[in-house]
Amino acid sequence: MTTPMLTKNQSLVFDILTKAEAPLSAYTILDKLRDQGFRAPLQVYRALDKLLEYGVVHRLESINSFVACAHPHEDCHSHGLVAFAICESCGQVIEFHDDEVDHRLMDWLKSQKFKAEKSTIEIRGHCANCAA
Amino acid sequence: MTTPMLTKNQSLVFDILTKAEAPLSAYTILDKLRDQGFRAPLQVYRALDKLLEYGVVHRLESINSFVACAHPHEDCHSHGLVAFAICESCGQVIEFHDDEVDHRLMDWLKSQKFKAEKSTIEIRGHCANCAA
DNA sequence: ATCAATTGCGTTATGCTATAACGTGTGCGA
DNA sequence: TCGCACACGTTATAGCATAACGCAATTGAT
Repeated sequence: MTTPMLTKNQSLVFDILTKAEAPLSAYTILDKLRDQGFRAPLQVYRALDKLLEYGVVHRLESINSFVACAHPHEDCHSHGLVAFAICESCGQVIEFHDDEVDHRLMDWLKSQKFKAEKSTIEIRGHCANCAA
Repeated sequence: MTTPMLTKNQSLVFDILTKAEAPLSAYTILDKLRDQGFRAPLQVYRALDKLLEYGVVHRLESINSFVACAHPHEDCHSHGLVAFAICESCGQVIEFHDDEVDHRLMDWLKSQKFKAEKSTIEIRGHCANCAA
């Protein structure tokens, strides 16, 4: 899928996320955009829905937060499963793709005749800088 | 870790989960236990915390729900990463362990000097029965 | 030109998920 | 018997997400 022109709200949300050094929750994004006229959570969630659909933003299920994709120029939907390492100290996120893991999981799903639609692979822990 | 004797509340919550055919949210569990005297979410969450700690229950981050471990007799903490396939139609969950995926992810984390603590691998889609 | 369908937007209200903070009771070892 | 750890109960609150309404702009077919 090619990413269409972003609307005003979508751009605002996307910019906040690309500038952030860590994942942001929807309500944090809302607070950061109050000066630009945002008043309600739905304004954020609607923009996020589209950005997720376009594959330029990821949702981190385990921390109810969102990050800009680390590979903004490609289509994230095309490189299969995405894994994230999330530092619980500094919040930094490392994004990661691996064909081997991909195939292995996909083969197993196939053996179960399970039709995969969305995937979540998230590892929480401490990054090199923050590890004790 | 060997699982200690469960308290009354922990047993009630665990029983509900083992009898359920699909993952349950904390509030659904609460509703099912009102007749046994449960009144507040914390009663459920506190029991769940312990059950998670003992490794007899898993939390499914992507759907904010909980399931009894499919391998009740072993210690789930000991067989490394756990993956789940979650059917979005019937709610059924298939639990899955794979050393290959394990090693691959762990090697990558090691290469990043990332200390993993908790992991989440969840695939949403449709099971063999529910697939169109 | 006009009508219908689609899409984005704004607002209010609500529902679902999770935890803080306080106090009670019980058992157990120093 | 004192102190500590732990489970428990309750009230209140915080944090995350969506339902339902209505308006405006765009597009595209008739």
